[in-house]
Amino acid sequence: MSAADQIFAMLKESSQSGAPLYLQLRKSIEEAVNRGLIGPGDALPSERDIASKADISRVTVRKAVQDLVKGGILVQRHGSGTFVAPRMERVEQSLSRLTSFTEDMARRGMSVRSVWLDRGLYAPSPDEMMVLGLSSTELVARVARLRVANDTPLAIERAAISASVLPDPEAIGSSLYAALGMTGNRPVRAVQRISATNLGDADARLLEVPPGVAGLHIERISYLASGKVIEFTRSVYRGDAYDFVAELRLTGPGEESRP
Amino acid sequence: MSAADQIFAMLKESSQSGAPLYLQLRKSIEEAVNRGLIGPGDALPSERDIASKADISRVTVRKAVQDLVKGGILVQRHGSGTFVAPRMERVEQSLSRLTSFTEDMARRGMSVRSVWLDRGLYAPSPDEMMVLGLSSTELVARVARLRVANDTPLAIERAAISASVLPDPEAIGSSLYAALGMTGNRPVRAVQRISATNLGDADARLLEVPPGVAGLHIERISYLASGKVIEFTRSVYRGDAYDFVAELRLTGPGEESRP
DNA sequence: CCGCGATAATACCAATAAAATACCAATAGC
DNA sequence: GCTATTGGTATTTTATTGGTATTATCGCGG
Repeated sequence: MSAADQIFAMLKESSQSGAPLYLQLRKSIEEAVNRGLIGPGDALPSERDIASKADISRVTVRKAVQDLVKGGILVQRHGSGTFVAPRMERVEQSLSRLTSFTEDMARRGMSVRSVWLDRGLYAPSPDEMMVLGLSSTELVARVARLRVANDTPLAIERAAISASVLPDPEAIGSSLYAALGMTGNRPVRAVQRISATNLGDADARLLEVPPGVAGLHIERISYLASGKVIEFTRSVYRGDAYDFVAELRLTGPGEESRP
Repeated sequence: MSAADQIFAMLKESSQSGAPLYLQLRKSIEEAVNRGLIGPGDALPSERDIASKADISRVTVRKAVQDLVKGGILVQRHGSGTFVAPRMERVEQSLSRLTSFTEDMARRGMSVRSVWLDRGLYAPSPDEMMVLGLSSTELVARVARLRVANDTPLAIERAAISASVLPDPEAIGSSLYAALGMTGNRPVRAVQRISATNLGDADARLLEVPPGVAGLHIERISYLASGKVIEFTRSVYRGDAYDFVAELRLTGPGEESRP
């Protein structure tokens, strides 16, 4: 059943309510978008299609669609069609600029230092093999450090890099990215996932909070220009002490060539 | 049976679907590559061959092929032919398409719906007065809803809007932003803060998890083009069920170290 | 009663995309 | 080099899409 059909089904269901036709239709479309039956970038059936299938005049359809265009949830292109507008959530991803830890701390006038927890070569875990594309005979370099601001521990950062790229973890200075860049392996893109977890005993002790307290769990995968995965980092932040700030911006209709 | 013939077979099968010819053809070629019928480095039949065998114009064939070239799946060499791109180039393509939460849910066939928890006018809290710039004699419209995916509660969303902008919260359809936009108060920018908290009793009960479990706490302030604050939303997501995904672009050499 | 707005229908205009035709330019093979 | 074959491009036609002006109808209040 196509998304378009679902709209019509919804329309018929909500029918005979006495309300103006264009309001019924507007609500049906609105819900279809809201439930994700038709996602951002997807095309609506043409005004004429909707009109004939719903057996109402095209101008009435148009009135409903126009309202939603004014409301910003639909976008129309003359000669082309009507499309679902990009959502806030969608724009978040592409345009968000997460302020970095050090930037943020510096702005607050806090001193930042790191304490090494671990630097060495290990046999890779299944996770690491998957993400970094390693075989079980290769080694992985693990780098773990505790981030401390104003003598308060704020985060634990654990990075995994293929040993072929970083054969000597001990040689890293203060910046992992500088070390990678010097061997010509500078990441140009990264994908981050943020979730929340209750801190385990070990991590809680390091961050000097009681076990079970909420923490931000962040996984980041960095890519080279070639598309190869270069680094895999898992960090845990104290939820009470750190805020991630993101600025979002809404833009015009995006280019979606592929359904 | 040659690889080329398989494409044509696939094309005929998928025919009469009403979709534009070049889309049908593009899909057929894409599938042939994905199934490995034609591997990296292999040559496609010439545009003219495809055109005559499929009995469509060469320009239409070209349109389909061009799209795949832009997508990095095919490579063309003038005077030589069209070839399937080496795999490395294609990895990035698939990875650069991040799926948002709602998109993800929709793709997995999950239904996303909302349950209203509250819609009404109230005397503003100190927080709300500060952020929205209200005086103590003005009212604030509060809109709260529970977001549910596949009968699993995922988030609680509480929005506060000045009553002068949204005098009748009951009249909101399924989308708050559409309601705001239709009155000419469409937000164009937003700032978000993400942190982690342990869920309180009330929120935990709504989200159907034990109290004290970690949750993502997101505060968002939306601005009009004029710079005026239009909306203030506080949301709590189940930490175990929601991932906030962000793509970062790392630019310029010698960037500062990141969190 | 009349006027006015909201609702809805009809008919026509304008922009765009889809597809076809004809011709140009680079490459491979001899 | 020449030539057949390949991709590259410009131009045009047609169908489909949204955009708009005009008119008819209903309901309600002056």
